[in-house]
Amino acid sequence: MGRQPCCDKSGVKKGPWTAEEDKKLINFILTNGHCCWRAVPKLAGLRRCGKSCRLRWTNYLRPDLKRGLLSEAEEQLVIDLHARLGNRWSKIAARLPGRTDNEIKNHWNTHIKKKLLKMGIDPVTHEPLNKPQKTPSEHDPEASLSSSQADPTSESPANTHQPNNAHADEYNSSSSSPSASSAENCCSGRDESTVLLEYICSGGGGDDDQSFLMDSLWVDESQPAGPPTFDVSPKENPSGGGGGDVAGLFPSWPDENESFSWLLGGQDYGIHDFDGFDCFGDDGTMSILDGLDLEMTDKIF
DNA sequence: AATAGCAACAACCGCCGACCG
DNA sequence: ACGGTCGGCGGTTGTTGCTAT
Repeated sequence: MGRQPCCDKSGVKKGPWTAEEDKKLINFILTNGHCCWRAVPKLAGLRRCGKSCRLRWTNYLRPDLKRGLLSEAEEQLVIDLHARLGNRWSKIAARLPGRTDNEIKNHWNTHIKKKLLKMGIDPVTHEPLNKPQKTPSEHDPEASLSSSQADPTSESPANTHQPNNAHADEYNSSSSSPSASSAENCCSGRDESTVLLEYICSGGGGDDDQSFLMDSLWVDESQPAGPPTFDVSPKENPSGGGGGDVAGLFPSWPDENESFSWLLGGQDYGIHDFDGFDCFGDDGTMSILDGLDLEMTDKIF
């Protein structure tokens, strides 16, 4: 009856991922790519649902993820985007390099929502709370979005700092996806988003800076604003026995010390899981992982 | 020191749309 | 045109860690 379950529930493990499982998934995807997620757990030797593997990869294991709390600027951007898009977390996430929809959604629910309420702003409508209540349909972010699309000049609190209405169409037609992968996108995306990200992280604040930030995100849709991407398509196994240069599969970070910090990336293993590997700088990034290969990842985990 | 309550976040679930045969 | 499969999305729940009592 109805839909076929995404996987055979029997014998499928649920709950938090272990370091061992992560290792298997990373190794598998880096060496084989993910032809189809349903097949991944079987081929990778995981007792997990394919969907669960995809989620784990896209939300936590992807090398291009940025971890840690959202900066003020990022948070402001999320608020602004939410005012336009509503709960379209994936669309919002596409505008924040290295952030996932799940992460932003969680941050919204736990931090930003409260912050806005505290400021007397309705997190749904983005209007002052003391305003007369509107009907549910008027609260519909979808409706507000489409109305602003239909009439880019329409004034609403949500649009008060829209940087340039001329970008609305680009914005709406944006198809940039964190998972889109091509070598070209990888590099260009990296350059654009990194400059922006570095700006954000450098603490660029103030209204002018904020508008700069927004402008930066709106312009030049031909250069996807999404996170740096990487090619996880199946690679020929160079040696037939592993040991390929996995680092080559990753975006080319300018600072190689930075390259594998994602492995730390806020994972729950705890620092104790890395006992014996005195390879972290003061900033918590790994420093001895040059030329990381699969054998090395075995050691890491 | 114990524990209850809360906050934060990771993960799951079900639905939907795109795609393909 | 239709049905099946798959990936993606958003909402919700479960778990863990922290803080207050």
